[in-house]
Amino acid sequence: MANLANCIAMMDEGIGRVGQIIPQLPAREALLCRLMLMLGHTIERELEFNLKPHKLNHSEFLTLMILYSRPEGSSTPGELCEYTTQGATNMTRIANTLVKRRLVTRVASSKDRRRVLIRITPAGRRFVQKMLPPMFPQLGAMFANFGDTDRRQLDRLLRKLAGNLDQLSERRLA
Amino acid sequence: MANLANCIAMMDEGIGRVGQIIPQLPAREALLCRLMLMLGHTIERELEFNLKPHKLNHSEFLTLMILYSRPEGSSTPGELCEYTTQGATNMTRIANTLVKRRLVTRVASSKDRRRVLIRITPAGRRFVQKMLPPMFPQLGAMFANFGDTDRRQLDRLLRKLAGNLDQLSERRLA
DNA sequence: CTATTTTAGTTCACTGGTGAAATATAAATC
DNA sequence: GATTTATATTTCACCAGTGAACTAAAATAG
Repeated sequence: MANLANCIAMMDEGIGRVGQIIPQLPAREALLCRLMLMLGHTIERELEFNLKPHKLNHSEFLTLMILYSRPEGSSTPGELCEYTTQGATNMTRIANTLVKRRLVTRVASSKDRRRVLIRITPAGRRFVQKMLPPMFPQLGAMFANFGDTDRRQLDRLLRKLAGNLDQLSERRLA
Repeated sequence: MANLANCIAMMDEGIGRVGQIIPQLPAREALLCRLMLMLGHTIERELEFNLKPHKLNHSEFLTLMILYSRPEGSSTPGELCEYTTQGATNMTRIANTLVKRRLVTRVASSKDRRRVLIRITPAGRRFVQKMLPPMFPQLGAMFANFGDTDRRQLDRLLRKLAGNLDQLSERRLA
């Protein structure tokens, strides 16, 4: 039940009907926007499902992966907040739980003692290397029937959309 | 700070480096997947920002919109759960708050007394009609530089991806 | 230099969302 | 017709994420 196909069909109809009542509605845009939200939501669920056996949630995983991907293997809470789009409050908790599991360490920076350095441990690296590969097949399946052109197109369109969203938020702050 | 462009640049590099350490990584797919997650997250934030003045959150808004889009203006908690991909628990709370604001009513079904009928009120309809139009310009701006072909392509690719995700979750249940 | 402002991080209180158990009704089976 | 099974919703206890206030250290201005 409740597969995406059904949800999308229902949404198509729903937006159609709303457009009848409120003709100024930009129906095509609303549809694309809702599709993005719906798929984002679903992918997040799928990911969290894969993370559950490892007792990680999405933001903890993302934080750990950023550290793993760094040549130095370290970062600060502030920087991690930016790249994970998390609040500082939450990053404190994420760091707490990762530290408790010995996947990262947290030490005060000696140069700027306001700052804290979060660094992935060797155990953290091993953990990532072990948990990552089993997720590859699913990742592949997500885009199984996407040809090279499809992939390039989707990549291009998503980056274009990202540009527009950046403009939107800049305009909002100005 | 922390605009999407920077996040994406950082992600491109990060996935590149992880791919060097773990060559089996399907880098292109991982990138598309993360792009979807990132954009979904950003769009959700943008939406919630627009909803805040009306004291609604995303799931309350979505629930109300589904009711609004129905010819009968009504549904049941179970059905709303399916289409909003929310748990039943949360739908109870959503209904509670919408009822408290007199935007919907909640009455026991006479046919099947386990069921509950949730129906949008005239005030709820007026509320939607008033709050919706101010969001149209932003919605337009999101896809401002998307030509007709771009829109069609994005629509097609997202629906294709949805099909794959449905297969994935079906396979998981089987 | 010292006083003020800015920056980095944490703590606290709250909102939003979830899984497991409870409740109530309907449908199926014996 | 009684009993089991399935379905719909709610309640409860907990996890995840946020805004506001707080603490400490740098940077800057007077």
